[in-house]
Amino acid sequence: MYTVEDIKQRLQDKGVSPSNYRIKILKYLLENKNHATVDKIYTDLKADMPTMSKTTVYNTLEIFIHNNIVQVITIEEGETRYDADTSTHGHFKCTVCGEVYDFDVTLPNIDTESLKDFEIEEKHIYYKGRCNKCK
Amino acid sequence: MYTVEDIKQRLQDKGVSPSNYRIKILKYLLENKNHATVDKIYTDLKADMPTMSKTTVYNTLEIFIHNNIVQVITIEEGETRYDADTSTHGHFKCTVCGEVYDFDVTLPNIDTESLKDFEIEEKHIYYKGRCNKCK
DNA sequence: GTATCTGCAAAACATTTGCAATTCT
DNA sequence: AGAATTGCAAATGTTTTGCAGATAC
Repeated sequence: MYTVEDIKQRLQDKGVSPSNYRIKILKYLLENKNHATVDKIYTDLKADMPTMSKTTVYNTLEIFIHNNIVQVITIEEGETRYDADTSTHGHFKCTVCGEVYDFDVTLPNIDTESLKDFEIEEKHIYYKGRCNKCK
Repeated sequence: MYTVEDIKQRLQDKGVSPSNYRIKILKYLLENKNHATVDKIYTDLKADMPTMSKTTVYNTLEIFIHNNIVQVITIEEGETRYDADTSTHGHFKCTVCGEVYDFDVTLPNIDTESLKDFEIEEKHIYYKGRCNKCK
Protein backbone atom coordinates (compact mmCIF):
# COMPACT_ATOMS: atom_id res chain seq x y z
CA MET A 1 0.00 0.00 0.00
CA TYR A 2 2.83 2.32 0.86
CA THR A 3 5.96 2.42 -1.22
CA VAL A 4 9.33 2.52 0.44
CA GLU A 5 9.73 5.98 -1.06
CA ASP A 6 6.55 7.18 0.66
CA ILE A 7 7.82 6.01 4.00
CA LYS A 8 11.27 7.46 3.48
CA GLN A 9 9.72 10.79 2.72
CA ARG A 10 7.57 10.69 5.82
CA LEU A 11 10.53 9.93 8.03
CA GLN A 12 12.66 12.64 6.48
CA ASP A 13 9.84 15.16 6.79
CA LYS A 14 9.84 14.50 10.50
CA GLY A 15 13.61 14.78 10.71
CA VAL A 16 14.32 11.10 11.19
CA SER A 17 16.90 9.40 9.01
CA PRO A 18 15.30 6.49 7.17
CA SER A 19 17.23 3.37 8.08
CA ASN A 20 15.95 0.04 6.82
CA TYR A 21 14.46 -1.04 10.12
CA ARG A 22 12.77 2.28 10.64
CA ILE A 23 11.20 2.07 7.22
CA LYS A 24 9.99 -1.45 7.85
CA ILE A 25 8.57 -0.66 11.26
CA LEU A 26 6.74 2.46 10.11
CA LYS A 27 5.45 0.64 7.04
CA TYR A 28 4.17 -2.10 9.30
CA LEU A 29 2.34 0.35 11.52
CA LEU A 30 0.83 2.21 8.60
CA GLU A 31 -0.36 -0.92 6.87
CA ASN A 32 -1.51 -2.78 9.95
CA LYS A 33 -3.75 -0.48 11.87
CA ASN A 34 -3.88 -3.04 14.62
CA HIS A 35 -2.49 -0.94 17.47
CA ALA A 36 0.33 -3.41 17.77
CA THR A 37 2.41 -4.00 20.85
CA VAL A 38 6.20 -4.12 20.71
CA ASP A 39 6.04 -7.86 20.84
CA LYS A 40 3.59 -8.09 17.96
CA ILE A 41 5.68 -5.79 15.79
CA TYR A 42 8.79 -7.74 16.69
CA THR A 43 7.28 -11.15 16.05
CA ASP A 44 5.60 -10.16 12.80
CA LEU A 45 8.67 -8.45 11.35
CA LYS A 46 11.04 -11.10 12.63
CA ALA A 47 9.71 -13.43 9.95
CA ASP A 48 11.09 -11.17 7.23
CA MET A 49 14.11 -9.89 9.11
CA PRO A 50 15.45 -12.56 11.45
CA THR A 51 18.36 -10.40 12.54
CA MET A 52 16.29 -7.56 13.97
CA SER A 53 16.35 -7.35 17.75
CA LYS A 54 13.57 -6.32 20.07
CA THR A 55 15.77 -3.53 21.38
CA THR A 56 15.69 -2.02 17.93
CA VAL A 57 11.92 -2.05 17.97
CA TYR A 58 11.98 -0.25 21.32
CA ASN A 59 14.60 2.23 20.14
CA THR A 60 12.77 2.94 16.92
CA LEU A 61 9.41 3.47 18.57
CA GLU A 62 11.05 5.80 21.06
CA ILE A 63 12.31 7.91 18.18
CA PHE A 64 8.92 7.78 16.45
CA ILE A 65 7.11 8.95 19.56
CA HIS A 66 9.58 11.72 20.14
CA ASN A 67 9.09 12.94 16.58
CA ASN A 68 5.35 12.58 16.58
CA ILE A 69 5.32 9.84 13.97
CA VAL A 70 3.31 7.47 16.14
CA GLN A 71 1.29 7.86 19.28
CA VAL A 72 1.21 5.65 22.34
CA ILE A 73 -2.05 3.96 23.20
CA THR A 74 -2.36 2.99 26.83
CA ILE A 75 -5.46 1.00 27.59
CA GLU A 76 -4.17 -1.32 30.20
CA GLU A 77 -1.10 -2.25 32.10
CA GLY A 78 1.52 -4.42 30.54
CA GLU A 79 0.69 -3.74 26.94
CA THR A 80 1.76 -0.48 25.41
CA ARG A 81 0.36 -0.12 21.93
CA TYR A 82 1.44 2.09 19.07
CA ASP A 83 -0.65 3.86 16.48
CA ALA A 84 0.62 5.49 13.30
CA ASP A 85 -2.51 7.62 13.26
CA THR A 86 -1.52 10.49 15.53
CA SER A 87 -4.87 12.25 15.42
CA THR A 88 -7.12 12.22 18.46
CA HIS A 89 -9.60 9.39 18.15
CA GLY A 90 -11.20 6.84 20.41
CA HIS A 91 -10.20 3.23 20.97
CA PHE A 92 -12.42 0.37 21.91
CA LYS A 93 -10.87 -2.74 23.38
CA CYS A 94 -12.81 -5.96 23.41
CA THR A 95 -12.26 -7.69 26.74
CA VAL A 96 -12.90 -11.07 25.13
CA CYS A 97 -10.79 -11.21 21.98
CA GLY A 98 -8.46 -8.35 22.89
CA GLU A 99 -8.90 -6.58 19.57
CA VAL A 100 -8.65 -2.79 19.57
CA TYR A 101 -10.95 -0.83 17.27
CA ASP A 102 -10.83 2.83 16.36
CA PHE A 103 -13.80 5.10 16.58
CA ASP A 104 -14.37 8.70 15.72
CA VAL A 105 -15.31 10.88 18.59
CA THR A 106 -15.69 14.55 19.18
CA LEU A 107 -14.25 15.15 22.56
CA PRO A 108 -16.43 17.21 24.77
CA ASN A 109 -15.24 20.46 26.12
CA ILE A 110 -14.69 19.94 29.75
CA ASP A 111 -16.05 21.78 32.67
CA THR A 112 -13.73 24.73 32.72
CA GLU A 113 -13.75 25.21 36.47
CA SER A 114 -11.94 22.03 37.40
CA LEU A 115 -9.13 22.40 34.88
CA LYS A 116 -8.96 26.17 34.82
CA ASP A 117 -5.58 27.37 33.55
CA PHE A 118 -4.45 23.85 32.72
CA GLU A 119 -2.55 23.31 29.52
CA ILE A 120 -3.93 20.29 27.71
CA GLU A 121 -1.46 18.59 25.39
CA GLU A 122 -3.03 15.21 24.72
CA LYS A 123 -6.52 13.80 24.87
CA HIS A 124 -7.21 10.10 25.11
CA ILE A 125 -10.43 8.20 25.24
CA TYR A 126 -11.03 4.51 25.35
CA TYR A 127 -13.96 2.25 25.95
CA LYS A 128 -14.00 -1.37 26.94
CA GLY A 129 -16.56 -4.07 26.44
CA ARG A 130 -17.46 -6.75 23.93
CA CYS A 131 -17.17 -6.31 20.22
CA ASN A 132 -19.86 -7.41 17.82
CA LYS A 133 -18.14 -10.75 17.27
CA CYS A 134 -17.72 -11.58 20.95
CA LYS A 135 -21.07 -10.53 22.35
CA MET B 1 -14.01 11.51 57.54
CA TYR B 2 -15.24 7.97 57.31
CA THR B 3 -15.85 5.87 60.39
CA VAL B 4 -14.70 2.29 60.50
CA GLU B 5 -18.37 1.35 60.66
CA ASP B 6 -19.05 3.20 57.40
CA ILE B 7 -16.33 1.30 55.64
CA LYS B 8 -17.34 -2.03 57.08
CA GLN B 9 -20.84 -1.47 55.82
CA ARG B 10 -19.60 -0.59 52.36
CA LEU B 11 -17.52 -3.72 52.16
CA GLN B 12 -20.31 -5.94 53.38
CA ASP B 13 -22.75 -4.35 50.97
CA LYS B 14 -20.46 -5.41 48.18
CA GLY B 15 -20.09 -8.89 49.56
CA VAL B 16 -16.55 -8.52 50.83
CA SER B 17 -15.72 -9.49 54.38
CA PRO B 18 -14.26 -6.54 56.24
CA SER B 19 -10.83 -7.55 57.49
CA ASN B 20 -8.66 -4.93 59.15
CA TYR B 21 -6.41 -4.40 56.18
CA ARG B 22 -9.30 -4.15 53.79
CA ILE B 23 -10.93 -1.52 55.95
CA LYS B 24 -7.71 0.46 56.17
CA ILE B 25 -7.02 0.31 52.46
CA LEU B 26 -10.53 1.31 51.45
CA LYS B 27 -10.55 4.08 54.04
CA TYR B 28 -7.27 5.33 52.61
CA LEU B 29 -8.65 5.39 49.08
CA LEU B 30 -11.84 7.13 50.14
CA GLU B 31 -10.05 9.78 52.16
CA ASN B 32 -7.15 10.34 49.77
CA LYS B 33 -8.59 10.94 46.37
CA ASN B 34 -5.08 10.91 44.97
CA HIS B 35 -5.44 8.03 42.51
CA ALA B 36 -2.74 6.23 44.42
CA THR B 37 -0.51 3.52 43.04
CA VAL B 38 0.05 0.28 44.91
CA ASP B 39 3.38 1.59 46.08
CA LYS B 40 1.90 4.80 47.43
CA ILE B 41 -0.83 2.96 49.30
CA TYR B 42 1.72 0.55 50.67
CA THR B 43 4.21 3.20 51.74
CA ASP B 44 1.59 5.45 53.31
CA LEU B 45 -0.14 2.70 55.25
CA LYS B 46 3.10 1.00 56.22
CA ALA B 47 3.70 3.86 58.66
CA ASP B 48 0.65 2.84 60.68
CA MET B 49 0.84 -0.87 60.03
CA PRO B 50 4.43 -2.00 59.67
CA THR B 51 3.44 -5.64 59.32
CA MET B 52 1.34 -5.20 56.20
CA SER B 53 2.91 -6.63 53.07
CA LYS B 54 2.69 -5.29 49.55
CA THR B 55 1.18 -8.59 48.45
CA THR B 56 -1.76 -7.84 50.69
CA VAL B 57 -2.24 -4.51 48.96
CA TYR B 58 -2.25 -6.28 45.60
CA ASN B 59 -4.59 -8.98 46.84
CA THR B 60 -6.97 -6.50 48.41
CA LEU B 61 -7.14 -4.27 45.36
CA GLU B 62 -7.78 -7.31 43.21
CA ILE B 63 -10.80 -8.11 45.37
CA PHE B 64 -11.96 -4.49 45.32
CA ILE B 65 -11.80 -4.33 41.54
CA HIS B 66 -13.61 -7.59 41.19
CA ASN B 67 -16.38 -6.34 43.44
CA ASN B 68 -16.60 -2.92 41.90
CA ILE B 69 -15.41 -1.12 45.00
CA VAL B 70 -12.60 0.66 43.18
CA GLN B 71 -11.81 1.26 39.54
CA VAL B 72 -8.47 0.99 37.81
CA ILE B 73 -7.05 4.12 36.25
CA THR B 74 -4.61 3.42 33.46
CA ILE B 75 -2.92 6.52 32.15
CA GLU B 76 0.50 5.23 31.44
CA GLU B 77 2.61 2.17 31.65
CA GLY B 78 4.18 1.09 34.86
CA GLU B 79 1.81 2.86 37.19
CA THR B 80 -1.58 1.41 37.77
CA ARG B 81 -3.70 3.72 39.84
CA TYR B 82 -6.81 3.04 41.87
CA ASP B 83 -9.84 5.20 42.42
CA ALA B 84 -12.57 4.66 45.02
CA ASP B 85 -14.87 6.77 42.88
CA THR B 86 -16.23 4.19 40.45
CA SER B 87 -18.28 6.63 38.42
CA THR B 88 -17.20 7.64 34.92
CA HIS B 89 -15.18 10.82 35.09
CA GLY B 90 -12.13 12.26 33.42
CA HIS B 91 -8.55 12.33 34.67
CA PHE B 92 -5.91 14.88 33.91
CA LYS B 93 -2.30 13.95 34.53
CA CYS B 94 0.30 16.68 34.78
CA THR B 95 3.41 15.59 32.92
CA VAL B 96 5.56 17.78 35.16
CA CYS B 97 4.50 17.05 38.73
CA GLY B 98 2.74 13.77 38.02
CA GLU B 99 -0.39 14.77 39.91
CA VAL B 100 -3.70 13.34 38.65
CA TYR B 101 -6.78 15.56 38.80
CA ASP B 102 -10.40 14.61 38.31
CA PHE B 103 -12.74 16.39 36.00
CA ASP B 104 -16.39 16.00 35.21
CA VAL B 105 -17.22 15.00 31.71
CA THR B 106 -20.13 13.50 29.89
CA LEU B 107 -18.83 10.88 27.56
CA PRO B 108 -20.67 10.56 24.29
CA ASN B 109 -22.43 7.46 23.19
CA ILE B 110 -20.95 6.27 20.00
CA ASP B 111 -23.09 7.21 17.12
CA THR B 112 -21.11 5.94 14.21
CA GLU B 113 -21.19 2.79 12.22
CA SER B 114 -17.78 1.90 13.57
CA LEU B 115 -18.95 0.37 16.84
CA LYS B 116 -22.34 -0.86 15.74
CA ASP B 117 -23.57 -3.68 17.98
CA PHE B 118 -20.69 -3.30 20.41
CA GLU B 119 -21.41 -3.66 24.09
CA ILE B 120 -19.75 -0.86 26.01
CA GLU B 121 -18.96 -1.69 29.61
CA GLU B 122 -16.49 1.02 30.62
CA LYS B 123 -15.66 4.48 29.38
CA HIS B 124 -12.37 6.14 30.17
CA ILE B 125 -11.00 9.51 29.29
CA TYR B 126 -7.77 11.15 30.27
CA TYR B 127 -5.90 14.25 29.26
CA LYS B 128 -2.25 15.04 29.70
CA GLY B 129 -0.48 18.34 29.93
CA ARG B 130 0.60 20.85 32.53
CA CYS B 131 -1.44 21.73 35.55
CA ASN B 132 -1.95 25.31 36.70
CA LYS B 133 0.96 25.04 39.12
CA CYS B 134 3.45 23.64 36.61
CA LYS B 135 2.73 25.78 33.58
C1' DG C 1 -10.86 -27.38 62.76
C1' DT C 2 -11.88 -25.65 58.51
C1' DA C 3 -12.21 -21.47 55.70
C1' DT C 4 -10.16 -17.42 54.80
C1' DC C 5 -6.61 -14.14 54.92
C1' DT C 6 -1.85 -12.77 54.87
C1' DG C 7 3.19 -12.74 53.71
C1' DC C 8 7.46 -14.28 51.99
C1' DA C 9 10.28 -15.39 48.31
C1' DA C 10 10.61 -16.61 43.71
C1' DA C 11 8.95 -16.12 39.08
C1' DA C 12 7.21 -13.73 35.27
C1' DC C 13 6.97 -9.86 32.17
C1' DA C 14 7.65 -5.55 29.87
C1' DT C 15 10.85 -2.07 29.47
C1' DT C 16 15.38 0.35 30.10
C1' DT C 17 20.26 0.77 30.17
C1' DG C 18 25.30 0.27 29.28
C1' DC C 19 28.27 -0.72 26.21
C1' DA C 20 30.33 -3.17 22.47
C1' DA C 21 29.82 -4.32 17.64
C1' DT C 22 28.30 -3.09 13.30
C1' DT C 23 27.10 -0.20 9.59
C1' DC C 24 26.97 4.06 6.86
C1' DT C 25 28.98 8.06 4.80
C1' DA D 1 37.85 7.81 10.69
C1' DG D 2 33.70 9.46 12.90
C1' DA D 3 28.92 9.42 13.75
C1' DA D 4 24.80 6.99 13.84
C1' DT D 5 22.51 2.63 14.32
C1' DT D 6 21.91 -1.84 16.12
C1' DG D 7 22.12 -5.86 19.46
C1' DC D 8 23.28 -8.43 23.42
C1' DA D 9 22.96 -9.21 28.10
C1' DA D 10 22.13 -7.43 32.46
C1' DA D 11 19.39 -4.47 35.33
C1' DT D 12 15.05 -2.46 36.74
C1' DG D 13 10.46 -2.16 38.30
C1' DT D 14 5.88 -3.81 38.63
C1' DT D 15 2.79 -7.45 39.12
C1' DT D 16 1.78 -12.45 39.72
C1' DT D 17 2.17 -16.93 41.75
C1' DG D 18 2.86 -20.90 44.92
C1' DC D 19 2.75 -22.18 49.12
C1' DA D 20 3.35 -21.95 54.03
C1' DG D 21 1.94 -19.74 58.24
C1' DA D 22 -1.36 -17.03 60.77
C1' DT D 23 -5.93 -15.67 61.85
C1' DA D 24 -10.86 -15.82 62.16
C1' DC D 25 -15.36 -18.04 62.73
